[in-house]
Amino acid sequence: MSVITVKQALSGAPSEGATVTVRGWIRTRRDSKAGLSFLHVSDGSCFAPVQVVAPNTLDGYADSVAKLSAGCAVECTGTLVRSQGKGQAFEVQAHQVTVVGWVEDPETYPIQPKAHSLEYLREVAHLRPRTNTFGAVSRVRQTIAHAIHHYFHEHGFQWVNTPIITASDCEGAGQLFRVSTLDFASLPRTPEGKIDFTREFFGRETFLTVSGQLAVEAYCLALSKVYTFGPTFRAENSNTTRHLAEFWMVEPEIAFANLSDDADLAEDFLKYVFRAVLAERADDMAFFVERVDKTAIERLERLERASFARVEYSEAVTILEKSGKKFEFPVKWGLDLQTEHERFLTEEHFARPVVVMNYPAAIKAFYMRLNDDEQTVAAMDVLAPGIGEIIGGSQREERLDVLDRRMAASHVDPGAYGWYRDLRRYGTVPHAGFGLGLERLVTYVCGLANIRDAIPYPRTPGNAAF
RNA sequence: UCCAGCUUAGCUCAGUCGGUAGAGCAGGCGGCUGUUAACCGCCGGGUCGCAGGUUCGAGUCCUGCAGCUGGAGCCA
Repeated sequence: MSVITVKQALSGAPSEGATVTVRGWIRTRRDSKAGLSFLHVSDGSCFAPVQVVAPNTLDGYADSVAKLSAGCAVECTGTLVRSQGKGQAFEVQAHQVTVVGWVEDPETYPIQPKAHSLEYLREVAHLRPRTNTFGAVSRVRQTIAHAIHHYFHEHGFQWVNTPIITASDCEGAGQLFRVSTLDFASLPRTPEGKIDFTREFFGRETFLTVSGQLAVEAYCLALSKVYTFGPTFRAENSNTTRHLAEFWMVEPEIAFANLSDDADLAEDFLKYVFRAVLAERADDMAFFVERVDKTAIERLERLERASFARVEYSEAVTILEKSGKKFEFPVKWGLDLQTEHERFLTEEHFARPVVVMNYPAAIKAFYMRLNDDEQTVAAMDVLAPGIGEIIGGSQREERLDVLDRRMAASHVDPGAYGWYRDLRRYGTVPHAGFGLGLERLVTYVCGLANIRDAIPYPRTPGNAAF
């Protein structure tokens, strides 16, 4: 007897006629008067469940198999045989079915063999991985995460684990979550009556990171090709289909590189991930096409082939001005592109992913490299049809004098960034990188409408249940 | 945070002009069948989000609140 996965069973492994054990959770049970019950058992190893055929002559059939309902945990031992029915190549002819865990009250089990709304399933986040949709999303997410690590490993990048807790109070844009061990009921005070943060655990104010970029730049200027991949936190009061308060971000950083190299990396990297999903998760992607988004597969195939459009910010503004489209928000050089503008560019004008490059300096962060025109910085956004900004990146300002000017203009305290300035004092080189939200990528690949369905337990304003 | 919409059975929804509640699925029982989110019959299942108001009478109209969803801003 060998314990095998549902995936193995469906492919006939280890061999036809072998005695095998499969373990998993019941999706459906159908009884036949021929003296059989058909159990669909799922274990997450692939999209499809395996069919276990249980004859009513099994020991204890009436008290076990005959009472199984959706969600029950079972261990089934039997012979792996070619299926007599349609719909699967192999099935398990059971000798023994052991109920490992019953469903207490089948009538109120939240996951039924039917279409549930995604909104409802968010309310039962602990049970939604048992559905087709969330099983598929989980496997695609795993494939994407693995492909990300694999891509970087293959290309000589080192994964750098930058800290989750940070002391810098303005790592970039974004509201921060405070990390504190102080007793809120009686806060320590300084003689001036202010909160005495020296009494904090770390002896200073600390927060959850909004980006590992600044920290990873230091490793970039030693190891040449690096990336971070970890949780990131933004305390923004954003209530949209594409924002989370806690999400996973990938941030590669490359030395001796400019913005064009950065865009090349972003495009090559995304295409690699798309290829991996198409190759490894055909079953799950076919389900998304059927139930979630008809174009899920063809979109990935198209993106994997097409070259991304590249356009200067200034040129993008001209395109928008000449488009004849009526936009709700004004289009003018110096203003940031709005969602509607980005959608027009990527969905209508170019009809493929677009990299918009070299934005006005005034609307971008202090660490982005000032171009020779002194008006723009070497920043880029990768826009994708249907989801908008999927990647944001830039070449970093490697010249100390220019960085200091930019920090002053942005009212950033240079004293808090001594170590960051050091990188420009000791062997500085041009370098660049970008940030990619993992959940945005998962949302996009699966064709989901809401980012809250791309992460197991979504954290959004007012919601940290589970 | 701003704007809009939604909230009826375990789930998905219907509910007309204001007259005291319906279907499908799920569950239970029975029938039928190597079945494929099976099919057929019967049965149980409701504080119509909460609090007020109008009315002889409110699921339905009005006000407030809450939750959810969508759009916007911010961004990955």
